Amino acid sequence: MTVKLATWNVNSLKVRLDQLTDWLRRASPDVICLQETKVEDVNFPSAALEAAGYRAAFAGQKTYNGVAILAKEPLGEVTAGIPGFDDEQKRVLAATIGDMRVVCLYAPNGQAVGSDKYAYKLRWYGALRGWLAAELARHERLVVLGDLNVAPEDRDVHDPKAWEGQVHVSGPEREAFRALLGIGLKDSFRLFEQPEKSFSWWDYRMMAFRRNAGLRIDHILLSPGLAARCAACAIDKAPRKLERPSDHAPVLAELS
DNA sequence: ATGGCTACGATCCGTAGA
Repeated sequence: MTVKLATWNVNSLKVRLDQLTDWLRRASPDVICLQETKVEDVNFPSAALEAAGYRAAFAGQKTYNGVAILAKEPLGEVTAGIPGFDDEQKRVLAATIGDMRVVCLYAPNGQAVGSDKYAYKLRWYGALRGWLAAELARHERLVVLGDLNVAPEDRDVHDPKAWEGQVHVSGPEREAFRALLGIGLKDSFRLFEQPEKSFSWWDYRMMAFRRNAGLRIDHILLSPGLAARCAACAIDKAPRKLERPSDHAPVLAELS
């Protein structure tokens, strides 16, 4: 019995709802984490997603941020935010689905190295690491999915020289990402041979997608027990080719 | 060339994303 896990920054759930339900029908993930839903909870499209076969937990706000977890099975123990880390921004949502603990993340962008938003990004990562270490101790089967807004290595960057030291690839950001691996999480994408120049985000401008000028910043991290069961991980570029796409592509992992 | 797209909520531009 296989379990399919996915993450997709949809950049407005309202705009992408039809693309999402089409993709759910085609890819049929058991669990999918969404970021940048940009919708208040009162306006969350529960009925349309239920018609597509998915239950949902969500934590949203107007205009910015917003996360949701969709699953074919019931979601329990839903919690929003990082305990002890005061934050108005809706970036973190967790739920128990079957025997798995699922954490959906939308990491801060960071804007520019040295900015207030960059400092907030690193503070957020510090709190995240402490919380996830505790979650790992509590849950043998833990999966962390989301837009982490860090390209962990140079091979995750289309032009490492041009991006050197920039936000998303700077040393402190990469250390923050590596710290998540340091507590025992595995980057499912790197458990397998992958095509060269695999990315999950491409700028809307400058024909970046056509030039494959992208970054790999959307990730699926697995606890050791789940990593041992991981049979595949891939980025699905198909939705990025549609009219009016999200700038991110979905990432999909399969557990045996 | 410091722009270039896109979404949003405000108006007919500013903010933010990455």
